[in-house]
Amino acid sequence: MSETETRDFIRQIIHDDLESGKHDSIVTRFPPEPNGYLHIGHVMSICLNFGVAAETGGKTYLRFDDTNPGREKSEYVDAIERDVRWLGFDWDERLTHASDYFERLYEAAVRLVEMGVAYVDSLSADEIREYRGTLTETGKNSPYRDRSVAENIDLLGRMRAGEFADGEHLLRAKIDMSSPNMNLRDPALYRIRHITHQHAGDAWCIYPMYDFAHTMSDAFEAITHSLCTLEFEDHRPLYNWFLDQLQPEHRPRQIEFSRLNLAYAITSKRKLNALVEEQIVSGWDDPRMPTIAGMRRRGYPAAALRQFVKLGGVTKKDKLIEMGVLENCVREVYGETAERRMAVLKPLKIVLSNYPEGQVEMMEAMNHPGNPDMGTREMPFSRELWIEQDDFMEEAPRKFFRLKPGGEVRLRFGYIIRCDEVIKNDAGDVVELRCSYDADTRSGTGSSDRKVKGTIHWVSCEHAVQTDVRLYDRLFTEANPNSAEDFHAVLNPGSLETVSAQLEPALDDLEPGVAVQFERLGYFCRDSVDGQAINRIVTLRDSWAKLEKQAMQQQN
RNA sequence: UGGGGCGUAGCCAAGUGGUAAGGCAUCGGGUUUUGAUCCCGUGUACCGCAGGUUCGAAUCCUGCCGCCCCAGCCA
Repeated sequence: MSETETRDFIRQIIHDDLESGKHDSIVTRFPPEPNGYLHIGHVMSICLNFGVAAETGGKTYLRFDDTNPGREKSEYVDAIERDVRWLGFDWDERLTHASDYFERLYEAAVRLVEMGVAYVDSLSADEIREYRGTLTETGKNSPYRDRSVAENIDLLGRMRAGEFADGEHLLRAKIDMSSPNMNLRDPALYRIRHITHQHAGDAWCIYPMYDFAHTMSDAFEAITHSLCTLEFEDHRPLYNWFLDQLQPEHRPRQIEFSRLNLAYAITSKRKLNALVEEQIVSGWDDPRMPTIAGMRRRGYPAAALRQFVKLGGVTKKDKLIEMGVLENCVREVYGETAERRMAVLKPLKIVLSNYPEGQVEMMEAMNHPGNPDMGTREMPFSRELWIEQDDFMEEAPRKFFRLKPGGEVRLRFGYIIRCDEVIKNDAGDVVELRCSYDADTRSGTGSSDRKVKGTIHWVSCEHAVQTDVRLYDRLFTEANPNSAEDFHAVLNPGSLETVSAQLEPALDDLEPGVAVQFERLGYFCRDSVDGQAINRIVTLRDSWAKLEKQAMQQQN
C-alpha cells in the first residue's frame, strides 16, 4: 500500500493488531459453501481475505464450509478451486473443509453438553418454530430443555450412532429463549441427516450447523480475523458465545463488511441456480452470468476483477455498483494489452467501381496504435469489401461523419472512398453501395494525409472469414434485480444476440480466450468452451451512440 | 411495535473538532487514419433531518426520519 492510500476499516484494525503486538501475523480464511459457483460478490471477499493476509505476510485458508450435505456437490468444490486460482490467489497447503473437523466439532459439542449449556431437544421442527417466538414476542423454553447431562450425552451418542430418524432430535445450545437476538434463542448445533456427504462420505449422520462449525473451524485454524458480510453481524454474539464457552487456544475475531452488489446483476446463489436450472442461461459459466466462471468465459481478465473490487472499497454501507465501473476496468486492461483487428459485425457490401477487378493489395495495419512494438499485420484489400451497416446512412444527420451518399470516408489503413450509388432491394433496404476510391490516398503514401472526417473499418469480401459472434448485454432490465418480486419479470430478452460476422483473415486462427480489440467495436475473444464462436467481452466507449441516444430523447 | 447495522454529489469513497480528497458517470474543449485511447476543464454535496455543546461540528450530545438484516433442523 502506498503512503497516499488510506486504509479501509478492516485493514486499519489489522494494522493496529499487528502494531500493538496482539498478533504477530495474520491468518484469514475464505469459506465458501460448495453449493454453487462463485460470483462477483465472492470476488470481493476473496480479494479482501487473501489480499489482507498477503499484504502483511500472513496466510489464508481456502476452507469449504461443507456442513449441509443435502445441497453440496464436488462439482462446486472443483469450480471454486479453479476460480480462486484463476483470480490469482494461492492457498498453498491450506485447503481445508469444515468436514475435516467433524470429529473435533463433535467433541466440542459433547463438552458443551457436559458443561450443561447444550441439550438434545425432541420437539418437531414446527414446534421449535412456535416455541421460538417472533421478533417482538419472546420465545419459551422447550420441555426438553432441562434434561440431565447424562441423558443428553446418551441421546447425542445415539444420534451419532444413527439410532434416530431425521428430525427426531436436535442438539441445541442452551442460551436464552427471551433474547431479542433470535440467534441466541437456543440455536441448533447438530441435526440428523441420513445422507452421504460429498467429502466425508457416510461417516456421519449428524451434521453441525453453520454458526457452531464456522466459529470452531476458525478457532482450529487459528484464524485471527474472520471477515464476513453484514448479514452475520447479529451472529457475532453467538460466535463469541462459543468461544467464551469452549475457550479454544486461539480466539478469532469476526468483523463484518457490506457485500458488493453489481447493478443489473443477481448475486444470490439460489437465483443464479434457478437461471441455470430453468435454462434461461446455458450454465453457471454462461458469459452473461456474474459468476467468476461466466466472466472468465466472457473474457474478463482477472486483473480487471481485482481492480474493480479495489475501487469499490471495504465499508459497511450497502452498495450497488454501476456496471460501467466493471466494464471500465476491463477496457483499461485490454486497452493496453489487446491487439487490434478488424471485423464487420453487420455486413454491408460495397463495390469500388474504379478498382481493378481481381487486384489485391496487402495493406499494413498496426496491431496497436499506441505501441509499435506490438508489430503489424497485412490485410488484403480488394474491389469488394464489407463495411458495417451502421457506418452508412442514406439520410445522415449533420454530425454523422461516416459514409453517406456523395460523401467521403477513409477506410482504415486503406484508401479514401466516396459513395456514388445506393442499391436497394425490392423491399427498399440498402443492400449494396457503389463507391469509388481515390488511388492517391493509400494509407502511408502520396496524399494519404488528406483529411476526411471519418474513418471506418472494413474487410475484403473475398478474404473474409465468416464466424458467429455473440453480442451480450445485461441480463436484467432493472438496476437491482435482487430486490425484484420475481426476477423473471425483469429479464432482458435481448441479453444475447448472435450475428454472422465477417472477420479479417488474421482472425482465423484466433486462440480461444485471447482478447483482441475489433477496432471501433469492442473487445472480443473466441469462446473457450465451444472453441468456435466469438464472444463480445465489452464494447468500446461510444460517444456517437450517446449523441444518437440524446437525439432520440429530444425527439420523443 | 424487539434486536443489529447503515445514511458524505447519479454510483463508489476519503475525512474521526478547524472550515468537504479522489475515482467512475455527466457536461464542455484539445489531439487522433479506432466518434477508442490520451490530455485539459467541468459539480454550491443545506455531509439524512432538527435541535444542542463549542470561538469553530460531516466529525461530540439529544431527538427524529429513511434504508438494509434477523423469526432455516440454510450458509
